[in-house]
Amino acid sequence: MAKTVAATPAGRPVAGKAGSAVSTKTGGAAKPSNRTVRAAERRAAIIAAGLDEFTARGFAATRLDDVARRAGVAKGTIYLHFKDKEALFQELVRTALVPVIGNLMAAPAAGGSVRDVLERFAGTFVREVAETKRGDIVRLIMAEGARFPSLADFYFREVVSRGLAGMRKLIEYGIARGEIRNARLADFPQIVVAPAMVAVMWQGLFGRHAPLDAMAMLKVHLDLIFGERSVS
Amino acid sequence: MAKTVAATPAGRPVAGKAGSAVSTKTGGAAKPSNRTVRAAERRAAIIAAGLDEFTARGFAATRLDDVARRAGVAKGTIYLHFKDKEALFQELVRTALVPVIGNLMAAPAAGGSVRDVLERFAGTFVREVAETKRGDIVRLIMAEGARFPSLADFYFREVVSRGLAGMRKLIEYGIARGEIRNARLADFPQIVVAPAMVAVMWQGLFGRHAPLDAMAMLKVHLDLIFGERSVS
Amino acid sequence: MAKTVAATPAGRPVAGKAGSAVSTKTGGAAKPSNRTVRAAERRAAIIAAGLDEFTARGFAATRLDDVARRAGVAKGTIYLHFKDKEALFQELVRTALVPVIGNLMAAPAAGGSVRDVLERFAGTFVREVAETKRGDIVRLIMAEGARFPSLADFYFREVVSRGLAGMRKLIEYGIARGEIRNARLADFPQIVVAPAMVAVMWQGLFGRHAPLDAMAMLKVHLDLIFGERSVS
Amino acid sequence: MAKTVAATPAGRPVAGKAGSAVSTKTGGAAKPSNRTVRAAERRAAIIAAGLDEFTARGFAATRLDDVARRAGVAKGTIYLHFKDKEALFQELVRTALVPVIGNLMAAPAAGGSVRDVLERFAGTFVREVAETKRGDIVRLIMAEGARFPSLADFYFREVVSRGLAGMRKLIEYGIARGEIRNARLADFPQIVVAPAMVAVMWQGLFGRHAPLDAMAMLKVHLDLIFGERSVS
DNA sequence: GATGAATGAGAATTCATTCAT
DNA sequence: AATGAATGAATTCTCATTCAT
Repeated sequence: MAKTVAATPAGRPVAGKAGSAVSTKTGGAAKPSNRTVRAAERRAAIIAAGLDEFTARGFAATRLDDVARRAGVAKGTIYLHFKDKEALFQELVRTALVPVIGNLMAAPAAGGSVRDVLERFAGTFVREVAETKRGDIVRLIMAEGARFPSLADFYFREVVSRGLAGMRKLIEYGIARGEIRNARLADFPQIVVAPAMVAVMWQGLFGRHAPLDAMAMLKVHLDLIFGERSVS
Repeated sequence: MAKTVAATPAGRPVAGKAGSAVSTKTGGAAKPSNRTVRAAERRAAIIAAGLDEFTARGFAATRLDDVARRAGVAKGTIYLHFKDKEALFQELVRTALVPVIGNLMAAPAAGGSVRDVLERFAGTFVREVAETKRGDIVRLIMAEGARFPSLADFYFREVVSRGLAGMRKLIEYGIARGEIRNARLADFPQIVVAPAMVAVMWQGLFGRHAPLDAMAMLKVHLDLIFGERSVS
Repeated sequence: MAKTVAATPAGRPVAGKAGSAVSTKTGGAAKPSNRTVRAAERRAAIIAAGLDEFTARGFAATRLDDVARRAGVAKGTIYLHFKDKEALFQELVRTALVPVIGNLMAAPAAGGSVRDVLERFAGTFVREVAETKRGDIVRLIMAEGARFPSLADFYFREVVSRGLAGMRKLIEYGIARGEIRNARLADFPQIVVAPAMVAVMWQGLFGRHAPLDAMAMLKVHLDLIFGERSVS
Repeated sequence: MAKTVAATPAGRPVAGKAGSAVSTKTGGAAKPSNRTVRAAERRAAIIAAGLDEFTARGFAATRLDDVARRAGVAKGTIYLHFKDKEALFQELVRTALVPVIGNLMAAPAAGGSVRDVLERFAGTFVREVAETKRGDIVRLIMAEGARFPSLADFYFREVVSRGLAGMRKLIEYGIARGEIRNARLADFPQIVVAPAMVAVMWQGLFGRHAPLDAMAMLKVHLDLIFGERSVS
């Protein structure tokens, strides 16, 4: 699974507290006070730290003490930003989901054949989700969703149902274009996504011992749907 | 204060399900003593109760107090049978996995076309796993596997790798018979299983609000693999 | 920390509960198992310790840690007997009130003139309440009653209204006998009790610096009600 | 006692700062600067808010956060005026006590018979103390006095001993005039005050469920002391 | 073997107090 | 002077584990 350490994924402030342009009373345009900025940074640091901890240990086993330490803030500070552990957890997952949603919506934009779209989509997914920390979020939802119905609902509403709806449209278009033969596939867009989901779970559970070439798998799966490509 | 009850309401059967008289160490042909039988029953009751609790709440959030109450034994009794909470959890999952493995191995036994085998397999899976408590076990492993590497390993070794190996053979046989066109499918037997896995997760997370006709989905998926059936 | 010590304040009978003849599996006569007895003792110790702490610091400022230490039990043990701090507090006060009620009911039993009855009552009150720990309970209720309506209600129901009803009867009897001239006194039995209450509060607040001869005061008050005695 | 007033002394915007140029320390007969006035207002607001909160919840359970909110100032501002929570509490009670003392001293001033003086006094007490927020202060001292010896001392010195001294003089005067027969009453002026104290406690504890006609009670009590009036 | 009372380390949460802005 | 975000000590409550009966 890797954990990826604590690290600062691309300029994340984490325990920042330090530098960030100090400018005390710059006149001019809208200026969130330094304090406001700091507070926002702290909040972000808490969320980032929480994400690491929650994905690593699950909700119940995560200690806010550890989250605070990792975020570089005092325990009490967490409660300045979040009502309690559960509120932190839920806001965290929702926040973390936004980029996933963004990605999902962006990918199909480009034109070309449906197969091309899906292949590009698979590539993006493998690169940006399955092999990164974002995959942890998906796994986290899988793991805790049953215990947090409101979270599962949110995930369903914002990610799953939208994603499947988009996928269905794509499938219908593929059927109309004659790319996809089996018309019933439109009833179960889950089928198209299933191997991707399995890839995510696989990386989390068995990746260490039995790495999986997710991209290759997804291509074979697309061959199943569209028929084999003449040139691989 | 009173505390509720605790007491053992007359041999509560609980989730009985386990093989009752297992006789732990009786040598020879001697029938198990009363004591031994009792002990085995208790152990089984604890395992059954634990399964319910762990699948409902996850490892960390499960209280041994609740497990004991549900099993109709005293809290201390659990420690007579299991070293600690984690040992209970791991043995539990392993025990619960055995019938799943059994089922998996049994299904393909029967002959016929590969498609028939897989269809029968899908039916069994939906009926016996996805829609029953056994699905909870799979979800439990998905949820806690990352926190219990040895469990994930066990699951991989006993279920996943064996299952996939069997599936691969089946695929190869299907390819040899000409039922399956795409030869590369044998490299990724996960693809065949993926929709079934997704179905299990779906039931656990969204089943309540958005039920999924798992069997129908699996059939469409088989159509993808084998080509559509003339008669639906 | 002040206050007395820990130890079992002189064979206090405390929270019965024990006796109740449960007999676990003993044939013959009822004999609470050692364990049951121990548990009851512990419960009693917690109540006694809690009483000391709560009267010394008030509800909010009392630490359960201190109660546990004083009772000679572990923190967790308190929660074996009481749901939470508030439950302990309320049960405690109720338990502590029982002997007060007992005393109140017992005193008037003896015959003689109403004045004699009241004088005896005053003596008992001063000796057994005002100058002992029982006075602390009354003060505790005065102090916390506003924050614990259910407690004030209980106190009103069990002590105040009963006590005043008894007092009223006594007054009416005194009026009938011609001992008491002012018939309206029966409308406000509180008047008879007021100096006793003041004495209790006085001891708690100013007793250290300005001791009050409560008995002498109560006698003067009785003179007011009954007319001065020829012989003091 | 819920939120009630909230005080918010109009000038909520706070930010003061504005009148920057206003000389800070103009010598001579200069009227208090804006700043000084503001500060005094703030201090008063904090005291008023604190009084509400402390009487409603007691010392330990009162949160300075709530006091600040109710006073319309920031939490830190409290520390500009008071060393800490306890200092606020003590100054608060002392401040609140002043009018009570004033009243007490003023009432007996008017002439007439001692009975008239006391009756007028009773009226004032019931109207101005027992039935108003001032009664809360008395109750607060009863409740917290044991935990704040210096407060109890202050209360004793400033209110109780003075009040009782005045009462004693009045009693002696009544004895000299022949209005009061029992000469020993002068030894225990507490007796005269006792029902008034009981009335205050009663309102706080049982007033809601069992209202007490305090004035009527006090009159009956005066009848006890002075003999019944021919005309009621 | 069974029991369940007792333990105490551990975790969440609160809130008086401080201090940079 | 005023603010309010940040702190962290203190407190309540939980629960895995032990052990005398």
